[in-house]
Amino acid sequence: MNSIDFKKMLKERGYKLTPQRQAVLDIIAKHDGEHLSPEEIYDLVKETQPEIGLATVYRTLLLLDDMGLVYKLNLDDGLTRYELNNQKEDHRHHHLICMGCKKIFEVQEDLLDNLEEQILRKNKFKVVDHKVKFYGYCEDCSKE
Amino acid sequence: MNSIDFKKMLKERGYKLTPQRQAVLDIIAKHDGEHLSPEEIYDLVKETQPEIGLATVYRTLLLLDDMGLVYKLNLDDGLTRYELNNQKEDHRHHHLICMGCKKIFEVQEDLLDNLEEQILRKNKFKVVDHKVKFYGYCEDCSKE
DNA sequence: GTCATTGCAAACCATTTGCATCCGT
DNA sequence: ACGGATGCAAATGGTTTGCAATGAC
Repeated sequence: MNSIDFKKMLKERGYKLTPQRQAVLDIIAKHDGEHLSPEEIYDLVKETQPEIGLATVYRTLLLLDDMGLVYKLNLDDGLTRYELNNQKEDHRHHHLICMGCKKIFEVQEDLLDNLEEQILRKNKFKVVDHKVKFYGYCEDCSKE
Repeated sequence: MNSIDFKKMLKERGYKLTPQRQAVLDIIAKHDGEHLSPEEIYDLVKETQPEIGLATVYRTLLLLDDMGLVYKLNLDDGLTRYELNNQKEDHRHHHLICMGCKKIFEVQEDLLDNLEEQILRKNKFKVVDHKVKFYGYCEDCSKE
């Protein structure tokens, strides 16, 4: 996402492009594949924008989530975490949480289409998104 | 779950059966199908145990979750919610969150077995549980 | 009697909010 | 210049914790 598109998207919604908003988005984009907490994002943004406030980070994350640029995660560690909402993926990827070492893995497959069709047929409920977490044991932790 | 079994399960883990613990479990069992918050459970338990403290409710919920008697939910309303972990179901049911009216619906189907097998094969990750939420629009809200 | 459990109040901590100032447009 | 955005500090609110008293076994 370059600044031009971002600015346009913001403008459509009546928002302004500020250095703080750009910086937060940049950091999340730069750390694609990671799951950053607001505090971590704050610390990273401060490296280039030392004067930014934590509240602004929170407000920006809310905005980015609303705009669908960012995806909010709850990985059961007591913090909210965010990752870039990568438009290139056909479907959302899922997270595997290892109950042994607590590491997070990702699965690119998203085979919930059948299930979502069934839900539409049987429950007359039109699914537009889902959040899925799998709990279990990774290869290393399975061996013990 | 009757008191005898509950007491036995607690004993196995070195815990004692107290009236507070029994009361919390009873309330959750009595409200099977609902999604109660700690505060709501506290209020309901207080009807029969007026002296109970909220901290005890929290501690008991942690315990019941550990023991697998209760299932912790996050339905995106800012509160943690709990429901009875019904042993009678073959699989866990899933929740549908209507983005229109915010109502919660349930699907009994749990067709994630294929997916979990694939995850085991491709990622060598042994799934033992999952949490799934579907977001969309219920029948009424789809009409608009 | 012993040791886990409880109730209370205080502490915690992530997140939100009020408000004066600042700044993008 | 206008109105949205920011930074700061204070407030919020769910959850956890310390501790003395209580109660299950």
